[in-house]
Formats: sequence, C-alpha cells, structure tokens
Amino acid sequence: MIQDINTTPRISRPDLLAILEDQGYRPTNQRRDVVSLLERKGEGFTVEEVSGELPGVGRATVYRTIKLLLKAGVLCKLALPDGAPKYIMARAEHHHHTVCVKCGTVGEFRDTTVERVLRAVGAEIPGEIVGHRMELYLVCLDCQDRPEG
Amino acid sequence: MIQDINTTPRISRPDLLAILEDQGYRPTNQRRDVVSLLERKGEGFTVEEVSGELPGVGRATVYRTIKLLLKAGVLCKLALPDGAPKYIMARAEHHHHTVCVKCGTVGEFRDTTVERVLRAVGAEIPGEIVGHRMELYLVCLDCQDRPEG
DNA sequence: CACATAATGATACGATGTATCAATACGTAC
DNA sequence: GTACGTATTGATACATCGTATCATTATGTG
Repeated sequence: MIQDINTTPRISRPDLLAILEDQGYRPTNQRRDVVSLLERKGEGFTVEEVSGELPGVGRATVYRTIKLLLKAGVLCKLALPDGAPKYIMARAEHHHHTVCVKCGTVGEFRDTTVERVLRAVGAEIPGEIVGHRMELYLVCLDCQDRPEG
Repeated sequence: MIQDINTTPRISRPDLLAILEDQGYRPTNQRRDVVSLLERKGEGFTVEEVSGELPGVGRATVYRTIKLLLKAGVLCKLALPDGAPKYIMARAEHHHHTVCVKCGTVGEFRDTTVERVLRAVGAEIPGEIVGHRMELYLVCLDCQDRPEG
C-alpha cells in the first residue's frame, strides 16, 4: 500500500539542462553550474544554500534558474511552516513529502489510498479541484536516537 | 462522510482577549483592537491586511498579537504556495483547508476518512508523526462564473 | 500613589524574492 | 570567423514578511 520511493533509483539522472534547452532557453555556463549542483543535491535545499555554494553565479540568476525548473516541473517547492521553502527533485510519480521537524530532512512517500480519498473528497466539494498538497511532519529516526537535539 | 463546517456556527464567539488573559497576558487597548477585528474577520486574512486596517496599532504589535494567538491555538496559519501566509480562526475539530487559486478565498472541510488514512500511512513510515498538513487547491464557484479573471 | 514589569512603537535589520537596466554571452546568418 | 539581434547576467534597488532592539508608555499590584 505504502511505497517508500526513497530507495528506488532516481529517474535515470534527468538532464536538467537539456530540459531547459527543449523549452527554448539557452544553456549558459551559469545554468550549467546551477543544475549540475542540483543534480548532486536533490535532498531538499534552499535557494540561498545553493547560491552560497556558487559564488561565481549571481544570486538573481540562481533564483531565476530555479524558477524555470519549477515551471518545467522538475523541481517541487515545499512551503514549510517556518523558514525558507525547500526544493527537491520531482519524480515521475505523484507523491507527498515528510519533513523532520528537528533536522529538516525531507522524505517522500506515495500511497494510492491517499490519492483515492482525495479524489473522493474533491468530488464532493464545490469548485474545480486543481491540485492538492499534503505533508507529514515527523521526528525522524536519527533525531529520535539523538534526543539532545 | 464529508462535513462542510463553513455553514456551522462558529464556536460560540470565542473571547480571544479572555484567552490571552488566561495565559497571563495583559488586556491592552491594542490587543483589544486586534482581536475584535479578527473576531469580525475569520475568513482568511494576512497580517499586513489586519495591520493596514488598524492604523492606530503598531505593525510589530499586530505581528506579536497574532503570534500569541497562534501559540494559544486559536488561529491557524496557512502557508500558501505563493504570497503571504493566511490566518483563519481555528475550530475545535481538526480540519483541512481549501484555497481558491484565483481569489484566495479559504474554505474548510473535515473528512474522517482522510484522518484514518493519514493515521494508517503514518504508522508505516519510520519516525514519530507529530502533525500533518493538507490543502486542496481549487477554482471556487464564484471564480468559475467570472472567468475573465 | 508608587513601583516593577509587561507592552508598545519606531527603527533597524534579516530573509526571501522580484524589477530594472546596462553590460555581456549566445545563437544564427552570412 | 564576423556581425548582428536577442537572451541572459549581475549589481543594485526595491518589495514583502517577519523579528530584534530599546527608549517610552501603560498596566497590575502593594
């Protein structure tokens, strides 16, 4: 029923730069730097974090590039209750996120029952459902072992 | 199964100022102004919106008061995908929110099936679940009627 | 009333993100 | 390869959301 897709291989190393080129954007050196860093991260990063690791790329350009990747659908934006939004690599399957409230580590899970229930709920609510968001907040096993936090 | 609690009466007009007093906070004129405005709103407001309608109360004080009400559990914070977070009056029952992606109007719904599924999902995920969030994005009936948007 | 302290508001600041715009890099046509 | 039109960049300024600071004011209590 529940499928933890953290252990499954990532979608055959998506070539983010190629995705941008397909949409008519130019493959600049700055975009190359940003996407190659993102391809190595993918765990849940903030924009400022990425920008800090790329001193050779302007802050505005990092924001612009991530915005393009968001629109292209290859990144997910996670609006956390507090602090900066985190971004993670999107996967082909629709899924949801878990966020450790202590260390901020982001996980993913997929559950077909959740989707079925949400569709059923949506059918009974006035208005056209265009999307949904679901996040589980938890204390991950690492943080449970290390309670001094 | 689904219970639209928008049409049910609000919890017997909660006296927000009394709630703050019970927690040891002083009932100042500024707090009186803020909570009396919130008691008349409740539909989904931003802090800046409230602050703008209370020129006699300092901006910092509005933020402080709303933070107190959040901690007291009488307000819910909704982190939307874009723009400023919205706040709404909390209700006794646990519930979820609908957000119109065109006009931003916030609604609520409660579905015991959703809760059951979430509990079941949580039981199979490593780590201790401490909370969850779920939002449905839709185009409300008013915005469907007025498609020029 | 007097006192201790909680609360306020002005201001500055930090964080997140966007607008502007001159300078630069890129793709294309030759 | 050069020239050209345009997309892109980066510096800067700005907008929004929210918090820290701190002198001043208001509140509750003895």
